[in-house]
Parts: sequence; C-alpha cells; structure tokens
Amino acid sequence: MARSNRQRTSRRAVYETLRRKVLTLELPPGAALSENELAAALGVSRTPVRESLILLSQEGLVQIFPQVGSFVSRVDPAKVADAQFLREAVELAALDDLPAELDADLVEELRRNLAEQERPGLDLEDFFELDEAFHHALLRLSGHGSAWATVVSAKGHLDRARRLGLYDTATPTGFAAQHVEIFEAVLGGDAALARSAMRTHLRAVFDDVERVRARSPELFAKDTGSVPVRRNVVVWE
Amino acid sequence: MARSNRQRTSRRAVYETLRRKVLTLELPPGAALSENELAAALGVSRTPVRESLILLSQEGLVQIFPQVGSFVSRVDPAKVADAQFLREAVELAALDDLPAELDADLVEELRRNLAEQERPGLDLEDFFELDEAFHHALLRLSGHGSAWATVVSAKGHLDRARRLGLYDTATPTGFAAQHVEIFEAVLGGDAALARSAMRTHLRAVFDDVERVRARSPELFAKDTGSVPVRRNVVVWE
DNA sequence: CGACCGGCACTGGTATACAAGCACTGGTCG
DNA sequence: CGACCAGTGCTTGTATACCAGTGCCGGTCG
Repeated sequence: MARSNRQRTSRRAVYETLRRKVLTLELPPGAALSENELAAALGVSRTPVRESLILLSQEGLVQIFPQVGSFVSRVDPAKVADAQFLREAVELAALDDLPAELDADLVEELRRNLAEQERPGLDLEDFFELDEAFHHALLRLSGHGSAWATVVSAKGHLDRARRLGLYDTATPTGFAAQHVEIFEAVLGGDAALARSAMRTHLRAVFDDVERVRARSPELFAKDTGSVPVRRNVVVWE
Repeated sequence: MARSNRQRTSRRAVYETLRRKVLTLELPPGAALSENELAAALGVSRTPVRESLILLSQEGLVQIFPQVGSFVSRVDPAKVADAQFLREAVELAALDDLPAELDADLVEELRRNLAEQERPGLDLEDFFELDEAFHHALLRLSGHGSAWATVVSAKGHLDRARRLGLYDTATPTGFAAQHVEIFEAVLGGDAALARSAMRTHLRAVFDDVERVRARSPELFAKDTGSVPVRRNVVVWE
C-alpha cells in the first residue's frame, strides 16, 4: 500500500545534481546556465533541465531572465542575512521547546556525530554533512524536525556563503567545539545557556561571511536588479 | 537599465491563479488536478500548467503521483503545526529586533491597517489581506521584511487551515483586537508584552484549526502516504 | 460464483518542434 | 566619425507528439 515516495525521475536527478553543484560552488555565482548545454551535458532533454532551473529559481539559487538566460545567482548579503535571521529564529525557538525527557536515540546520534566532527583530517565536505545532520537532529529533538526542510530551502544562500567562509578559514574545528558546547548545555537542561551558545555559534558563522565578502567581492551581488551579461565566447575546438 | 521584473509569462499567470484557487478552497483539498483539463480550461498548453503544478508541489499545496495524477493536498496537521512553529519563531524573533526608533511611515501604515480591520461589514477575503499586510509590516518594522517571503511559502497549509477556521467561526473581530494589542505594545516599546500578545494571538489562530478538524475531518490527511483515488466520472454533455 | 487476466483509457514524464524576444555585429547612411 | 538599423545567432517560452506506468473494467476460465 505504501507508495515509493522516492521517484527515480530524471527531473529529480537533474535537480539534485544542479543544486549540489551550485552549493558546492562547482557552478560559481554568476555562471551562465544554458538549458541546451545542460541538457546535452546531462544526457537528457531540455524539459527536466528547465523544470529543475525553475525550482532552483524559486529557491533563489538561480535567476532566470526571460529570453536572455539563466544564471547562478550571486550571493546577496541581504538574503544571507535573512536566511541567518530565519535560521536563528527557528533553532533558538526549538531550544525553548525541548521536552523534559530527551529522546535517547537522538542523543546517541548527536554524540556520535560530535565524535565524528573531532576526527582529525576531516574533509570539509564531510564536515558540512555532519554539521547539517547535527542541526537537524537538534531540531528533531524538540519535535520540530520537519520544519528543517523549510530552513534548508531558505538557507541556500547562507550555505554558499558558509562554504566560502570555511574554504577560507579552513579551520572548522572552532565550530565543532561550539557544537559540543551547545550539546552539553542541552543535555544539562540549561535552556538559557544552550540558547546563548547557539546564538554565538550562528553569529560566528555569519561573521565569516562578511570576512569573505571583503576578500572576494565579485561573488556578491551589488544591485539586486542585476545585470544580465551574455557571454559571447566562441570556442574553437 | 532596470529590467521589468514582472514578467507577463503565462506560467506566472497560471501559477497565481491555481495558488489562489487552492488557498481560497475554491479547489478543495483532495481535488484532482488533471494537467490536460487545466490546460484546456485555462486556454494554454500543458507546459505552463505542468510547471505551475511542480512549483505548487514544492510548496506542499499539491501532491503529484507520477503516472497516477495530481491532487490538491489535504491539510496535514503535522505540516500545519510546522508552519505555525516556524511562523511563531520568526515573528517573535522579529519583535526582539525592533529598533529604538520605529519607522514613522510603517507605523502610520499599521495604524491605517488596524483602522480598516475594525470597519463593520468587512469581507473575510479583505480581512485576510489586511491580516497578511499587518504581519508583513510588523516584520518590516524590525528590518527583516524580506524573510516574509519564506514564511509565506511555508505557511500555505496554515493559511488554508486558518481560512477554514475563519469561515467556521465567522468572527475575525477577536483577531483584530489582538492585533491592536500587539501594535500598542510595540509602540510602547514593551517587547515582553508584545511577545506574549503575539504568542497568544498566533496560538489562538492555531487552536481554530483543531476546532475545524473535529468538524470537517475529510479535509485533513490521515496517512501521509495518502491514497490516490482516480475519479471515474463520465460526463454526458 | 469468484479469481484471474488482458485490453483500455487516462495519467504524468520526456523529447522535440516552433515561436518570440533580446543583444551583439557589421554594415550603411547622415 | 557617429547614429542608426536590419541581420543573425543565441536565449527562454510555449505547444505538441510520443512514451511508460497504473488503475479500472469486463470477459473468461476454473
């Protein structure tokens, strides 16, 4: 009776591929996304590519200029700030809703996650995955895990900025320590301490963005209206 | 230089039409949405209809079962609760971020809005519009107005539920009074009072949902997996 | 009578063809 | 020399054709 929710449609595959490439900066901000090129490169027709771009555009990761072109959106500081605000609001509110009796399985999962974060020689991509899982689990602990999906789709801009920040500093160990601090406050039932630790943590992430912005301004949007520039590069092969 | 951001594409028109019809319950939860029928009814091809359905599906307002059909999603209490939680988190956090000096124009706008809410014989649709504008303006007052877009797209389920609630009670005057209470606390600079008033208000909205649920359970989802039922109605014309 | 099973009608998924619009280019004309 | 203006090649937008999958229905067979 249970329907397999995971559809193996090529649209989903294309969407996930593109989203990953945008978030990992493999497709850098400002890059042109031609439906035809992508379709050819991915071995599908324009339709799934187009539909994926529309989805990404709704998330704010891609900008579509009708009859002109689609581009990976530049990191808009205002949107980053919004995502930051939203995330902070949600995660702090979740800490207020923690039940008296914490779910043992989730606590164990968090503990393993934190141990993994301390592992020496950790890949940055792996750290990101762990970081995601940590915050998600924390949200589930308060019974609002499914709100995470909304946070995820809203924080695309923030993610790219964070990634820039981490590639820059290359020292996520400080963040791991903050995770531990939050976790222990939660375990100890000290909601106020947990809140303040979480706030400090999220603000630290946010500050990283500003640091990168000073260094790599070309990745950030200046005018929100943006200027569509058609690349006119002819490649001779 | 400024590009007209408002594109008059038929996709946008179709999307807005469908979204409105779903939110106003003109297309009730559980209704079947055939791409072909919609295309014919709206006088366009399947493509814009299909793309609109995909967008609505990402918002959670529509469920697409491949090779089976698309349906207006039923009101999922869990999702309503999530939207409620998210909204509460964001709006309360915004109240904490209010600047010392409030924007005079926005205050005036809020004042006019509230006056309008008190107008006797107010249409329910109008009240909803005012309610939206009120909360949005309140968010802008704290400088996080653009986060409203995320809240809007996430609270589709909540909106439908609220609408059911208001059609049911048919007495939005109580909500208007709560709006005034929040506004005056904000004006008085009493953040704590504003927070508690806002929380009371949002919880009251939420409670309405449960009341409706007891009365009209067919509009709510039971299993999240949902059961696709193909209507087999033959119409003789 | 009841279980089975194949045709059928309909679904959304994908591919493709055509239309409309923008931007650059290179020429002409004032 | 500079402004203008069709030409051209690209873009996305829309329409349409075809495909695979799924539930229903009715005939058939045990």
